[in-house]
Amino acid sequence: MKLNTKSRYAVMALADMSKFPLDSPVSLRDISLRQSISLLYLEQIFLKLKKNEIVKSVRGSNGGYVLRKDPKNIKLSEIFQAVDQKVKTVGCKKDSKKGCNGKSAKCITHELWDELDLYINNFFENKNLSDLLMTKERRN
Amino acid sequence: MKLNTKSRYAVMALADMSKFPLDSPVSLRDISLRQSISLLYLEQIFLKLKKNEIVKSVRGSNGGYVLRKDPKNIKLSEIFQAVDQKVKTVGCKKDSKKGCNGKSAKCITHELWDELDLYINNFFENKNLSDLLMTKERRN
DNA sequence: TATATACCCGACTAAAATAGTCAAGTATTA
DNA sequence: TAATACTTGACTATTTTAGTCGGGTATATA
Ligand code: FES
Ligand code: FES
Repeated sequence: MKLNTKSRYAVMALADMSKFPLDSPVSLRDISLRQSISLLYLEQIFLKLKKNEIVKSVRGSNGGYVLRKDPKNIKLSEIFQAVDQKVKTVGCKKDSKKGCNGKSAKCITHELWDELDLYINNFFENKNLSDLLMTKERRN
Repeated sequence: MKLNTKSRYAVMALADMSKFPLDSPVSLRDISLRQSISLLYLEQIFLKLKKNEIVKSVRGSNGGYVLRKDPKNIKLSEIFQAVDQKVKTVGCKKDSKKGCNGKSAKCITHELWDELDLYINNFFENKNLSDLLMTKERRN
């Protein structure tokens, strides 16, 4: 049950962006420095965030990325989906007739994992970027 | 966000056992056949379940494994712990002063993942083996 | 008591996933 | 025109996963 770094960094980077004026572009170089994330890796991540319309890019000098929505309207579930972090705790196909072990029927635990997936997705559905900032501010 | 097969099979196998009289030993061979799980792999898994006192073993002919408790008193969290499936979505140490990125402080998202871990653990704390059987029976 | 059954245990390995890096761009602004 | 910063696909080392293998030991029953 681990999160991959891609989704972790995606949330981290977007949370970082949220702390700055939302209309002026933030460069990946700055995020990289502030959050200690490889610039080259960030580029890869932001390409996906851009394709999924979470950010838009501003090229050229003084360019960077800009959030397309207010942080409180960006749910973590969107971010995860954008970077292909699926909450799918088992590999068996939803519609396939075959179960996880190659047998014909769904296995004895199938419903349990379905329920778990829903449960976890629910967490990400109910969290947005600004939630993140608030908990941080409360402490500082 | 995937579950490893070890924990998945562990739950599967124990659920299988729960369907039979709780005092007579169930052999891994039978579980292997019924649930289509490699026997050799099951042995590895049950060694851990035994060490963690979830099952006890009965050696020799007609031997097998026996649940040490009533299925409704075996929480999924115990099973997961036994097979080292930790719900620890990020790698940063709880007590360490260093954050996930090698910096000195906890990162901007640390609290979020802590909360997620608690949330998921809660699911496993509140599910036991007999819950699993019931949902299955309702359908058949 | 022989034999089959079934647990015991450490070591090993192929394959897949992860976490990046690299090279070679293009667009924009100062 | 120089510098900044996004764009894109391919490549790779490392780690993790999902098992297998070999050689045991204990017990029941024929
Ligand atoms: S059939 Fe879906 S988890 Fe086993
Ligand atoms: S410091 Fe713990 S997740 Fe980053």
